[in-house]
Amino acid sequence: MSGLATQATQDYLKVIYQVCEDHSRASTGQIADELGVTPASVTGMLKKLAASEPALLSYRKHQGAVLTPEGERLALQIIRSHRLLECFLHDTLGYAWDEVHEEAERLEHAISGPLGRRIADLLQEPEHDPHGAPIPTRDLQMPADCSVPLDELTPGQDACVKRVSDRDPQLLRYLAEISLIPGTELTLLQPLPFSDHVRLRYGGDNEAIIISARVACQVFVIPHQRAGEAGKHDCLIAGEQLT
Amino acid sequence: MSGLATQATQDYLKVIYQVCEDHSRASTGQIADELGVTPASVTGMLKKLAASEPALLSYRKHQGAVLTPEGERLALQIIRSHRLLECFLHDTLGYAWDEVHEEAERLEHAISGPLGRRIADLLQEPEHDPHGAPIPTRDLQMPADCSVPLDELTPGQDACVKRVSDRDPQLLRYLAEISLIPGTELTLLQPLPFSDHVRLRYGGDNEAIIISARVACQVFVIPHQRAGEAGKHDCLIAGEQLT
DNA sequence: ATAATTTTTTAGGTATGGCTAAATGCTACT
DNA sequence: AGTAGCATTTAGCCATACCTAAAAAATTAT
Repeated sequence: MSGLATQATQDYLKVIYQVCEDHSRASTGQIADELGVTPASVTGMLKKLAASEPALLSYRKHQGAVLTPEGERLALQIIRSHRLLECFLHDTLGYAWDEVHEEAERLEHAISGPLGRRIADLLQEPEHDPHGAPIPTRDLQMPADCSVPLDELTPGQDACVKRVSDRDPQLLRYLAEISLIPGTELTLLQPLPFSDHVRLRYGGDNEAIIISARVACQVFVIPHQRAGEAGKHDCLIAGEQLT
Repeated sequence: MSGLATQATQDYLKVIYQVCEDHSRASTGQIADELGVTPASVTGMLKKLAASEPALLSYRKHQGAVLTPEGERLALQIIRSHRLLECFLHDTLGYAWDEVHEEAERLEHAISGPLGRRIADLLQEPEHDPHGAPIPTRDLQMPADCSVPLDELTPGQDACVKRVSDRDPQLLRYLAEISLIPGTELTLLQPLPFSDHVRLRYGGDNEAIIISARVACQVFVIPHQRAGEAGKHDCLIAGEQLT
């Protein structure tokens, strides 16, 4: 009742989990986009996953899907496998951080529970993948992530890069080049007038760096609390759910 | 024209290659047994693989299949991946030699060419998997294997264990227990009368050890040439083919 | 409120790769 | 040479998971 699940099922659960982290329900269209299939295919699959025993998600017509606790458990297993594999490929096999995602995407469906555990042991239970995304714990709790997109920071505010999106290898190479990587301390400068670009200062040299909004919204930071200011973004517990 | 191939296709090519190592053609029934599917399914699949472009095997009704050079290339890729993974799981992740086969069986379909190469680099291009089976080289040549089943040795003959079958974890645990592992030097003693068991002497102590024929035929050894005796088993080049 | 637009669902099809049952072809024996 | 027994193939079917095109529902704009 818990070991199996086709690769397609695993892929659906994974993206539904991730979509639900932002919007509380995952719509047919969003899932279709993420998986690169047509919305019609998604409708069919959602029905199947909702009707399976035990149900992996709950689905109501025209209102998308939410995972059941069982579905979420499976989703977290895949996500843990994926992120552990990314760490492993990066740390042990010397993969660049823009190469790990694609490879892990295929391997995540093939590794067994014991193999996942051995990898985690070897790496001493890492907490983040190479892009800074939190790794669900051994007992499948998703650590809280209180980061916000860089472009939502208030000008003048200091922050620390927590994680970056791992989807686009080109973006990752660019970010590595400009050293905008997890752990980087930065300050958001005043915006350019008539521009959707963002100005930052960070690193050893005192240069201001300008990045496009398309990039900025893929970089997630933890704002530093400023004295006397109520936290605009209090650390909300994300991805928690009662089981 | 060479990257893809479904998992089922890969499984078929792999077992056809292995069956053809012994018998020059692989029969429908043998393939079905190895894959755990019905002969009817095999017939259907062989037709498909023979009709594909490029053809991966040649198939004639009632006469089974042989791989084409292209099919053999793919088979050797999978076998190389499988055996590299076994080494990796064993050497780097501390798997026992009876655990590696099953895990590698799933992973072999998921790893990319580059990942295979990185693993081979990390392990410094190993020549044998943990059970002693030869690993196809980087350019997909299968190294010659001139070993013979232990039970085909002439009584009194000395030999060195080359490899053991990796199929049965229980057998592997047993062999590890009695230290009948690749590299072991041994002498075949006179057979027991009225018995299909085999008597051996090896290891530090001078004890004779008795193993059943069922075990003996799964252990492959390289006989030592005895002075004045023409080699009964000359080293034949196995698995070679012009491309 | 109604119309236009977008999203989602339904209906009907395709390709893979399995299965069973029945028919056919091979092989070995008398 | 005929036939029994085994291996193989054919025929017809099932499940998964995808697709397209058309219908229906929801959302947005007028």
